[in-house]
Amino acid sequence: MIEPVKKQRRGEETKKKILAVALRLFAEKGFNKVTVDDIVKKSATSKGSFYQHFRSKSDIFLVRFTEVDNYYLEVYESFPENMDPIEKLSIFSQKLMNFLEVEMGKDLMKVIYNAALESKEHTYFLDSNRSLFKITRKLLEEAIEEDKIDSELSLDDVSTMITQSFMGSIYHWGLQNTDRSLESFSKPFVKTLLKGISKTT
Amino acid sequence: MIEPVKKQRRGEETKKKILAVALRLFAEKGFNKVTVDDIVKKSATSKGSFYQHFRSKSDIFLVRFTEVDNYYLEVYESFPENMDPIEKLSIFSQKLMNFLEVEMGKDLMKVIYNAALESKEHTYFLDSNRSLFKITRKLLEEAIEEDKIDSELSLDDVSTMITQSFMGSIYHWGLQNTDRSLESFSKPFVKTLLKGISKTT
DNA sequence: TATAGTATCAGACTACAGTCTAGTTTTTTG
DNA sequence: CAAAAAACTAGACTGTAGTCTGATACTATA
Repeated sequence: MIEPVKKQRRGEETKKKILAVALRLFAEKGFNKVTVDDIVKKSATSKGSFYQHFRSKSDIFLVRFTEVDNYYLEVYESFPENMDPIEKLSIFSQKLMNFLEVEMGKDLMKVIYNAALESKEHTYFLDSNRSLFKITRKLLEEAIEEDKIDSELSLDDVSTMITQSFMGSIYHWGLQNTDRSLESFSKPFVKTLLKGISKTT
Repeated sequence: MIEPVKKQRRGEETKKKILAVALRLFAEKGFNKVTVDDIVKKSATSKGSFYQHFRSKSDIFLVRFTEVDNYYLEVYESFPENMDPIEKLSIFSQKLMNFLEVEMGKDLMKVIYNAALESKEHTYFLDSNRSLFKITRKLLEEAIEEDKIDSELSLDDVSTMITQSFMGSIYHWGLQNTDRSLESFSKPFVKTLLKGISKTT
């Protein structure tokens, strides 16, 4: 055989086809208005293929959520060395929330928050939370090193609080039927929390 | 007719019967393991009756959640006049979280959080949140009156933050597969938030 | 190239929430 | 009290996510 690269499996093509059609349909009609049957019909595949490549209907939607991880890191690495870690945290949160709102959208976020609560196992959400967790911990470690954090609080405590404040803002925003932005929910919240965390001088 | 009271409608009996059986089954096997068919079979009623009296499967489960409202008020009214409103808030949160964990349980809370995110309309959750909202606002108004709150923050801001911190703690706890208590999630969080909210003297 | 093993695929089938319709019982009204 | 209206009930039916089974295509190996 001349071609050295293993011939791509049929499956990869099918998977891509399903994904493309599904994402288009979700964008057009919204997650709940699209059925798996629609997807396999429009992509000329079958249920068998669908569930060969994806664990569930929401799983396929969650694929988009993998982009978040990259974004986390990107933001993290963009900070100048000497920036105040508390400020880094604050900016990090705002960029994050903005990204989730603008790039992901409320519909996706709601599906993700639902799926995470329902599934016993792995979801991209929990994975990426782990990555988010790592970054906030790093930033917090810096802050502790510079003695900026109330010494009554452990790293775990603080890091958990940050996570919770993100979840709280997002969940609350997801409940809302208005156009009020996610950032407007999270900004004062995170700011106040960071103030509470900081060493009182 | 001698009896002055209107004869109770058949329906009331059926409703009670369904409710009793359903709650028992939920307690025995957990919400997701019980089907509506199970419930109507065990209660010797029918789908028609079930949906005549309840809007959905989760709706029936949510009935239990109405107790929360009473508890909110009870706690609120139990505070002595002259207590520091910030302390009231702190105690209120802890009692609330404890109640949700012990009396409602994680399973119910997860269903509620899911249902709220999915439904476009009314749920007991949103209703009772409104009531929770009122109480936290009252407590915050007291605090503002006594000039205990950072004057940069509006009543709305602060009240929203409190709500979000509850939601964040509960959601995060719901995600957890460990036995870690809800109170252990919310306590440091609320404490820190209240510190951030308070006027720095 | 024949054979065995594995990945992929089609679509019938299952499980279950929720809807619909037709019939029954109870209440109201004239 | 009879007729009409309303409340209630049974269970067949629908919609849809997800499972299962048995083909089919591809790959590796001899």
